[in-house]
Amino acid sequence: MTAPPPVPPTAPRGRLLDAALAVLADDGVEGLTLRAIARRANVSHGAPLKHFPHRAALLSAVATTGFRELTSQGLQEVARCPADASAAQRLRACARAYVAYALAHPAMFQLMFRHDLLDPTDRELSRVSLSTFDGGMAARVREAQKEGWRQGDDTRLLTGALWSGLHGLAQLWMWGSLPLATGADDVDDALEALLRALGLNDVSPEGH
Amino acid sequence: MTAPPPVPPTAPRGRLLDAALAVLADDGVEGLTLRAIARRANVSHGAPLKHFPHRAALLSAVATTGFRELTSQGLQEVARCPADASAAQRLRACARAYVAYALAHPAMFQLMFRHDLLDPTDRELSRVSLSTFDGGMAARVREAQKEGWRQGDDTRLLTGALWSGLHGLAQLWMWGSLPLATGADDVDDALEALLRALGLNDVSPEGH
DNA sequence: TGTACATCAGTGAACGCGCGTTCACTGATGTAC
DNA sequence: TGTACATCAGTGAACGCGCGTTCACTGATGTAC
Repeated sequence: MTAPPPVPPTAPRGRLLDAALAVLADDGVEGLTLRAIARRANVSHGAPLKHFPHRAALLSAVATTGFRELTSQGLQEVARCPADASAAQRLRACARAYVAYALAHPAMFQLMFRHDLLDPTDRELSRVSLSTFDGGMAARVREAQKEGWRQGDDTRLLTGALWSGLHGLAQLWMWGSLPLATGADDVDDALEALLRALGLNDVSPEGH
Repeated sequence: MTAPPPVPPTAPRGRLLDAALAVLADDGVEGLTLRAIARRANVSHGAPLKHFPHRAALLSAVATTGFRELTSQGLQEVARCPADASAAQRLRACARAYVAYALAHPAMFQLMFRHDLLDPTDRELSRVSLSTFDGGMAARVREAQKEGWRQGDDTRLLTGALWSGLHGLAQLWMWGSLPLATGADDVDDALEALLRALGLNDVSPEGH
């Protein structure tokens, strides 16, 4: 019931977003200026403002892309689980995908949570970032709970706890704090420790 | 055995740091420019560079203060526990202090982890930030383990898992993502959910 | 007690930079009649 | 088929800004002899 996209995929707006993604990957959040994006897109430096009212709007569109990728990467990893995988195993796959995405796209991950750079009135960004939480993660938590993991706990709060752990893990790992502090040289070790601490490896594969 | 401070506490360096703390609290990380700090300290805008070789050095000194405050607030909260408190209760107090500090000093907390703004060669900053981890937190985790909490788990990895959870919780709460996603309107609810998920409320007060 | 020098803390002008944004304007394309 | 107008995408010059940093210089304080 939503309006179909009235513009072709190679519309200038899309080309600007592609350019922004390239700049972000190459030069990080600090390099993501309107002028750098315009240079990358081979247009004059004023051109981006014909398609986005201000810088924050463009960066918000980029961040929206990030949340979409993050969600879909989570869903893909879950779908890749064997058919007889337990709900806990699926949740673990989703959790791993979250961290993997952050480490694979560190600059994007930073941007996605740099609220000072984003447009707080961007409805689409709010919608998509929220759906990463309760579309991608909360549903899997609920399934794992049906299977016996922390049954009785409030699902949303439990999802928030897991999300916090994954988010902090990704951030601290990227910053080098965790490798330094824990002595771990592989992020999977740290992630396994987190999931184990949450009791997420103790659930037997066969249901309740 | 370390050299005693050779400068009085009201030395210009200290006055600049105080000014920086005030600017940070008022205007956030983005407002923390050398010129703003100089204005706050009532000196000319070039003066700070007489005491810090560059901006990153000054911001690193500010962040170092933050880590010191964070550690000492954690220790204080632990010390405030009743004498017969269990190790798990002490750890919970430490955890609560971590989150409380972040929420009480959001701009400082952001700065402390904005590695792009800090001086990576600042030894004191590295030292103090690391000691927040393994002085403040790991010791308490180890005690709780002796009492039965997740006995046998690697202490440093377990501490890292807890730290990740607290860090992510603080960040996501400050950004408004967690209240929105979980529906919680009090950060203590989210924190309790995290500690419970980590099994940190199930340890009986009387030892092993 | 006096002299010479060094260090400390700070001044204020200047440099050069990249930034977001504005503005008047240009062609090209689309649409109405 | 032709005409008039509107919209779209982009140009390029310009504005004004605050920034980090440099530089030559100034007093005041400290130290050596």
